[in-house]
Amino acid sequence: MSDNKSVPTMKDVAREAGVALGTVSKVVNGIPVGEEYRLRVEAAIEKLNYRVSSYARGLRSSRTYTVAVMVPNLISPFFSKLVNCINHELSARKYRMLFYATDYDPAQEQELVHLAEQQKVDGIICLSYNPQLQVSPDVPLVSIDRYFGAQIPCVASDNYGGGRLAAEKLVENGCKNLAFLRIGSKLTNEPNKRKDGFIAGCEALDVPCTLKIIDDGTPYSAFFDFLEEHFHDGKLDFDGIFCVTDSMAHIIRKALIQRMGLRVPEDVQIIGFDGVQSFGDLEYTCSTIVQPLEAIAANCVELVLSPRGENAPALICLPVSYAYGGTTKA
Amino acid sequence: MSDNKSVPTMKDVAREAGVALGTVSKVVNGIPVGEEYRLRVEAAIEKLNYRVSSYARGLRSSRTYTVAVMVPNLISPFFSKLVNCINHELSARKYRMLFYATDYDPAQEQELVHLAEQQKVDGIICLSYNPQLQVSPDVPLVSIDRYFGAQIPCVASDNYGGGRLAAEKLVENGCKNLAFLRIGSKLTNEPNKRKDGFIAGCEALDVPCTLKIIDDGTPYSAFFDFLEEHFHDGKLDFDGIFCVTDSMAHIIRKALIQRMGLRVPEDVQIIGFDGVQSFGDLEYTCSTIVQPLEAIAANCVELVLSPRGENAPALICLPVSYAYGGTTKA
DNA sequence: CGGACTACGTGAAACGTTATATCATGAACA
DNA sequence: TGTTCATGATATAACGTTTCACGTAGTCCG
Repeated sequence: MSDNKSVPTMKDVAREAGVALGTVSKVVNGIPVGEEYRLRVEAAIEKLNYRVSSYARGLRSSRTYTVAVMVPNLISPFFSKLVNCINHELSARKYRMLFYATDYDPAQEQELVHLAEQQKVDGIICLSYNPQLQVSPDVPLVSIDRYFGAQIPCVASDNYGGGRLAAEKLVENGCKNLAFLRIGSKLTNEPNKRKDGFIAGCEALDVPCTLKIIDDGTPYSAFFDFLEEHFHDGKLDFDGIFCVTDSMAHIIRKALIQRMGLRVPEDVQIIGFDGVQSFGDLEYTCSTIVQPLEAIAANCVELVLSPRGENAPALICLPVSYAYGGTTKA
Repeated sequence: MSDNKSVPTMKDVAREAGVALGTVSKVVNGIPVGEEYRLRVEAAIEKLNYRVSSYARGLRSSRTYTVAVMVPNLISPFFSKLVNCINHELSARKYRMLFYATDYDPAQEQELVHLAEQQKVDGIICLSYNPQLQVSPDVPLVSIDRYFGAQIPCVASDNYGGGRLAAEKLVENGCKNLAFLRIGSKLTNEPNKRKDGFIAGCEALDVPCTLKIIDDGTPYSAFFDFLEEHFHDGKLDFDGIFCVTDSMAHIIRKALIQRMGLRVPEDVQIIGFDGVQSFGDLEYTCSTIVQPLEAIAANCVELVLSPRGENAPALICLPVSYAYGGTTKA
């Protein structure tokens, strides 16, 4: 084989197969073509080891087989596992993934969305912290965890149901006095509903519930102060705590043990949210409400690649589940 | 502004600025051009909100401002943080990142490398588990943790020094009898040197050292069996264990505590490798030898983007450090 | 048997860049 | 003042696809 060191083009394939350029294009794109022609072209492609140039294709047509994925970072295990799932789903469909980290910066995120739009990606999957994201109607965009309105599909876990489930599990395990701890942006996004669900669960079960919600940027000591206010004579007012995040659950657990000498789960039970596992998915770091990452990823990809304006639901809400992780009695 | 709903092209900018197409191209690419012209073009770009089409550019020229990054997955925190750092470094240089997960599959990895090569990325950064990776000389490739020979630059931590440091730290903390545990592929890659460094450290300090090395795919119970063989009358033969990975350190720690009732670090001290932190970098999961992820990322990007055939060293070895994480006495 | 229709492969145009050859302008020198 | 150069903008030809109007051959039916 005379490897002429240059990457073969469609023209080379056409010459090799003795057919016209357009015919090769059709074969490559799965457009029906005469059996005999198809075989000749396929043989030539094989022989020359031809691969379609995504740049030429992207320039000429509107299909680039590329999807942009934007999350704040890959440090948080929730984000990185989510991106891992999305990547899996995309590559199964022969799509490429252009990755962007936004670092929670709304401006940069907006910039990246505009960039991706003008770069003609086939779609954008975005976990956004920008409340008023400007998007072009030309490029399909799917949002995770933030609902922008009917024109932008949003995929999220059943945060409300998850909050409720947390309350139910704590009460099932014998808790009589619950607390909810949350730190986060003031933005209203889907995860906020965890609180509402938790409150609803507490009310339905007739269990008292105290909330402590602090803004992003506030130091964690605000939580420790809160807990110490409710700590008298070696006893905490609460016997069950729902933390908005596994990461927070871990911090709170540590504080309760180290600062107040409490035992977890004997004295206080804790439930987190996300379903983050450590060490290559070997174990849960705390009892938690698990988000269905594979399902979220699959829905995002499905939505972003299917033509817009369909009868697609604007908000897809996926079921969560409870997982024992040692910080509850069961 | 008459937003004609179509993305503006260089031609539009040229018309708007009253200059020729080539002039716009020069301005965009920073090629010197008359002051007056440059200002007119820049104004037009601003006004039309023009962005260069990476597809057209990629088709025409050899620069695509895109780098492919390949690691096995984004589940392991070591990989995801590494990719996070690489992404940071790339976006600081206005490069885009095409991400591929190889799932430890040599065939898929080879396929992806070929794909990336033919897709004309400007470079490939690859953490490979394929011992005989075929690479084209046309596309710069930088390997992490695996040395393929002088023609492919390799970036890695100082694994040998890290192994040695682990031995020193354990002995410093009073250990008299050490063990080394490793699970991994039979492939020879840089991380293998952790063992050699550890052995060298033990010899230099005149401390006995036992090795237990099992192949990838072997169940962890092989380690538990090994440890129990060395467990007599409630005492373990070793008072210091070096695990090849933080993840393994965590598993071993748990086994020692739960299966043998030993205390860590009072009875046995453990050191891992990688410097993996949990919960958004809040804490180390064990005492560990920390790999300099930012430096690794910076070197990879630097190498992959700088023209080949330079007097670039074939193997870059970056200094590691020790971090206390609770499984040693200090 | 012939006209019209169908089916399908062909070849050229176009996508938005970059690179190169060309051309106009003005400066410098004899 | 005429010739030569240097400077730098302009125009144009690729890059490798997809798309579409076109042409050719085969089919069907009256």
